[in-house]
Amino acid sequence: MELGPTGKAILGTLSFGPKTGYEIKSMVDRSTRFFWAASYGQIYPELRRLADAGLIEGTDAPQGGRQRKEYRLTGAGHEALLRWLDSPPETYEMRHEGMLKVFFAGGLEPAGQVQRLRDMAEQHRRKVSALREVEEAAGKSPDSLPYLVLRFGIESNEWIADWCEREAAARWNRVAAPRT
Amino acid sequence: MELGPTGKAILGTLSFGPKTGYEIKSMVDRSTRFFWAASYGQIYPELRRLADAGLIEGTDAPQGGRQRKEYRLTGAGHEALLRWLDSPPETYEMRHEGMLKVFFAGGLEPAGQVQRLRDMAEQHRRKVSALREVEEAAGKSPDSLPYLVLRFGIESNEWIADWCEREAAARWNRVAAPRT
DNA sequence: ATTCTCATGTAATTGGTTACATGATTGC
DNA sequence: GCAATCATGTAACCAATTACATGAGAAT
Repeated sequence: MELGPTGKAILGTLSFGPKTGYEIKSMVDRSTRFFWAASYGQIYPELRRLADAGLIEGTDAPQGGRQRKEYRLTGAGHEALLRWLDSPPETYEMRHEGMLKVFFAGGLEPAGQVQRLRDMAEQHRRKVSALREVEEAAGKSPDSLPYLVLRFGIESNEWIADWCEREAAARWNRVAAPRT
Repeated sequence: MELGPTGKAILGTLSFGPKTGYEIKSMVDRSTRFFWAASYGQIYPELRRLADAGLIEGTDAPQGGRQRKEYRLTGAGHEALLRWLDSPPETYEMRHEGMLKVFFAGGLEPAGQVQRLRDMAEQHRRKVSALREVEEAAGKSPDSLPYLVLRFGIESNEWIADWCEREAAARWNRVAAPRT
């Protein structure tokens, strides 16, 4: 069976233990979201498909009168996860509107061009803050891979923000300042 | 009129001069593709929509018996582009399967975990090579924004590759080597 | 002759978000 | 009593890729 994008995230998340669709969503939001998102509209239908394919198993586990279905990996699901993990990656895509604006910003005045770079810097700084909050809430665990990935998020966004600020300053000096 | 993702790329590309759908595609592939892609299946229908909305204008410009339609910005299109350019960015998304694998790689042996990091490094090194080829073909033009963005692609992918190699080495020393 | 590049377009499918509908439990 | 959180799910819509169908001109 071919694993779709959201299926990969679900199997991976369930490898940390049984979860409901709701819990999967909130775990994804707190961890992989900045490079691999998933919405309810993808998660619930995909849970059903994975269950039909025998990779996960759902059991009713209501709390009080509250409907609740917990899913866990089956043997086949665990194998599928390992097969996927143990192969080189394929997908790497980006949609970065800030960069696109910089690319086409030649029609703006120098101040506007520089502003687009600063916007980008700010956007990435905000991302750093958000990830740092996750870090504080979850605590630092130097050997864990999820923590490694979190650090990647923090450090890469920091690098990008620094880069944008550096280039904004350089551009301001070269292009705008000499005219004024 | 709300500008869709591909519409933004089209208007921007046309701001460098009139182009056919085919030319737009190949320009995007050589420039914004690494952070903003577009396929024929998006471009041609979008060209029609933009023309219907009066933002671009298409004129038949066949070469010999070869069908060919050249589009250029209208006044309204130019304004729409500036309006979009002159506002802070929204979209910033990633789909990074390599990172996702690292995140869930705890079930692999240490050698496998490290290998996933090295895979990522290699993937980003390849991206650097591809972008460097673009750089050589196009030449360096220090003041141009498209060139600035290209440098961003090269330098950021280099940073990521370095990061992955550094972390792969660190992890190998801490986790794997002590055991052997 | 054959392949490559230029050129336009559509159809099928996949992937994804957003908004909606519904309802129970918990904490203030 | 009310808001927040837990919980499941669907429908409408939007975005995008892939593959296909077609054909001319240029280069080898």
